[in-house]
Amino acid sequence: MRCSMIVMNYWLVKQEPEAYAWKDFLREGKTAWTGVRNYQARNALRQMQKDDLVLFYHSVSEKSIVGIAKVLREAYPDPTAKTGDWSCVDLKPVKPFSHPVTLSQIKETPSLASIPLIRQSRLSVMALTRKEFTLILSLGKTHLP
DNA sequence: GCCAACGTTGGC
DNA sequence: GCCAACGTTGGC
Repeated sequence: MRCSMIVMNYWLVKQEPEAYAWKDFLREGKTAWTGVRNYQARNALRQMQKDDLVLFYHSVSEKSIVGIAKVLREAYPDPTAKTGDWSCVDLKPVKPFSHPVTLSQIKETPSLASIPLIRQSRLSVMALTRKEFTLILSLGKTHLP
């Protein structure tokens, strides 16, 4: 028998809940992840593949990972960019965390202490390894549907 | 091409 | 509200 190995990538995106919160995302059912104006973040957006899983982090006021999303549409030109070469993707909510995972929890977890969220606090789109992703899900007592 | 000045982000 | 970290801009 032949098995087709599906290579899945894992990501984390950040947003200030005052600007666009998980509940707005749920209400809309999907969103275009526009407005990224940092090359490293843009390059991460461009590497996303359909159905990749994406953690949704609320920065500033909440500092917690609140939900799981997935890539609905791969990178295309960001319609909100008037100049420059910028991309966006479409994301769709998968499910909320039953227990949001806080930044301090992540910092306290040795194998998560070096993820870009900690190391590079200003980066707004970043890759995670499968192990990191799975560990965060378990910290949030959350399972994939 | 260097670097000072400046703006932005985000944790504290 | 402060400030560290970091990216960008522009003068030289």
